[in-house]
Amino acid sequence: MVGIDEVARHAGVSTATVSRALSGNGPVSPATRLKVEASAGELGYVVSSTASSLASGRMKNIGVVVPFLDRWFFSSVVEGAQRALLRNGYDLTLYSLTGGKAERRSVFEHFLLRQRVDAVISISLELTEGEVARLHALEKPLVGVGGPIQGVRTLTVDDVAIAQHATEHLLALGHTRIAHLGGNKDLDLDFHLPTNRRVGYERALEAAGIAPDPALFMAADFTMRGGYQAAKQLLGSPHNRPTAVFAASDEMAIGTILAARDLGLVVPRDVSVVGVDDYDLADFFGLTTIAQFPQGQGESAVEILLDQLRPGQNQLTDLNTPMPFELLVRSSTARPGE
Amino acid sequence: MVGIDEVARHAGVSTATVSRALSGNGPVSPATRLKVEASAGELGYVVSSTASSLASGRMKNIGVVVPFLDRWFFSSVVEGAQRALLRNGYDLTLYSLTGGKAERRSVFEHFLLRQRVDAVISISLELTEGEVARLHALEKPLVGVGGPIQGVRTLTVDDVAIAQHATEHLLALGHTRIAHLGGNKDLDLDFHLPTNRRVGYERALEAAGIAPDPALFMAADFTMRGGYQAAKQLLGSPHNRPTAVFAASDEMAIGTILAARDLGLVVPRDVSVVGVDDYDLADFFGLTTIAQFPQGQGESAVEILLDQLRPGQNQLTDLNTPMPFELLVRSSTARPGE
DNA sequence: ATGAAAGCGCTAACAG
DNA sequence: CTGTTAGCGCTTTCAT
Repeated sequence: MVGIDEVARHAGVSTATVSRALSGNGPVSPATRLKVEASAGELGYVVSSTASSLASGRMKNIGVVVPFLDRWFFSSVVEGAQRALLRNGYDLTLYSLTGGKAERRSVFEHFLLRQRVDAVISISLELTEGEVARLHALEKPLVGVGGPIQGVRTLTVDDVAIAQHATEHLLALGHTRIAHLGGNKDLDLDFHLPTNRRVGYERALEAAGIAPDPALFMAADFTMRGGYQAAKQLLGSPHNRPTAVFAASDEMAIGTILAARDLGLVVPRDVSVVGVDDYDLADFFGLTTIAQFPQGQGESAVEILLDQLRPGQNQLTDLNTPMPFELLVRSSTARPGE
Repeated sequence: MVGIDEVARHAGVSTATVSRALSGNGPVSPATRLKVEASAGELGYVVSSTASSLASGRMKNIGVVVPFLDRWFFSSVVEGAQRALLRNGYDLTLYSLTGGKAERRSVFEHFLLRQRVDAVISISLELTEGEVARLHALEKPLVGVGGPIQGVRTLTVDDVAIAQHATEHLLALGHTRIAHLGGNKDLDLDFHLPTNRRVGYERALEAAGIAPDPALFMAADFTMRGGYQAAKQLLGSPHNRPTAVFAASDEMAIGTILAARDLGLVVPRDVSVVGVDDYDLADFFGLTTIAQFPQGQGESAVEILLDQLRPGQNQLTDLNTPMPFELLVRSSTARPGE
């Protein structure tokens, strides 16, 4: 392994100059910079990140914590974050908390504390006060994606608005019997996401002068199977059947489409379906949905973090940054009876 | 940040002893070990990984390189690896190569070389000789998952055997007109995986005395949509229609099931379908498949790597470790006409 | 089993 | 703009 002094000797300068030239911190004349870069290239020198970190206190490394990795949404956010970090010369250290309580504790009480990361991105995790306090004690920036956290900078989509938007789309098509497939309370990963989406749904109905009908609400678990089963019940009896369904996730929405088919119903003629996410398979199933952009969320989280890491600029803007969403009309929605 | 000397003072020992007690390297009497652990706990001491790494040369960190993250298979392998690493006190630094050539170069020529990782796991990547050489030059262990790499320890499933198994299942049910949905040559990420699976399929047919019929092979792109479109053609004309389809991925298999439905065919009465992977949604669609265990593959890769990192034991066993697979019979296969 | 002390390879004052 | 030098916080000989 060739070290900094070897480069210094080769370029005929001091190690300090090599450090400055290569890192861009501190003044170096263009000429020497070139000389140093040439020497470094020639010798194949790559800075030892451990030595550099120990001396400077900067790790060039961000910790990313997710509840699961094998779900499209999370892995997409991580992928976006990874790309943005790479561009900026940062590494991404991943912590997936699938293992439960013990694993989570070990991550927060040990792994994140060993001075390995400059900052932490927490995705769809409702951090406890203790966890936030620990991270704050390290003076490490922290940004949350996916929901508000007490005293933490976050990026979130407005779930109420999303649900309202989706429901309004159905209302605008002329639907009045609109069902909602939401979640049960124990999906606590997700900051009352089910509740927020239900609120948005009800708000849209009320604004249109329609009283939400409890019989048109069903709770499921956000999966395709859950959506399928719930939709079977919802659409099963011909009498009082809704003409449209707003599902709080694309997976449930696709489950609904499949259930409708199995019941001999034609989508969208007999029933319109809207989802949320623009999941992987939404396009294939022709699903109208509200797209979120998880990769973009990952990238934005990184931008904000890196901004915070740059010295000097502690612009105390709003704690929360709203993320964009967009209605994508495909073939699963139409005017009732069309 | 409380440091090692503070702990040493509190426990009334030297920093060397604290280091030994907490790391488990070197002899420490049980009594002092307990004392040190108590002090460390009380003071909330966590070792600084950078200082520790610089002094010891060990990073306690593994680099994992994947071509994509937002696909079920890859994120599952990563998740498995992550869990195994966490158990062993290791961090996982993720490099997802979605960005193309430039990104890949920057990862292999810069990121992986800065002494940040003790070893590298490469998932479903056919590494170039140059990339392997670079990694070897660092004297870092390297293990590949998903395909053979020249001179590198790898974990792979036997794709020929998998395909043969799947086809034999259909043969055993009495099918003789068995189609195969494979891949085109440009899925080069995956070590000739399409070819291998096709070979296994043909081998099984030939062993049963059936000549593979080129008209019963279709290439697609391993996605649900691709499978759907290919299956539409394959199953479209009633004359000479196959009674069974072996798809080289679960996503194509599910596409096939959906295509069959849309053609008015009943699965498995009119056509049996087998896939490969035991993907997320396979169970929901009742798909018979050959399960691979991606999380297990990730964990195994870690075990092997960690073993290699432990000094002394350079057991030069086989370069390749075969990974298990298993036929999962669900409701998408049956005797022809049943 | 324990302590003293010499680095690990780089960065950041400080001086010039 | 550049060089000198003192650490960064641990680990690890080498003594004891």
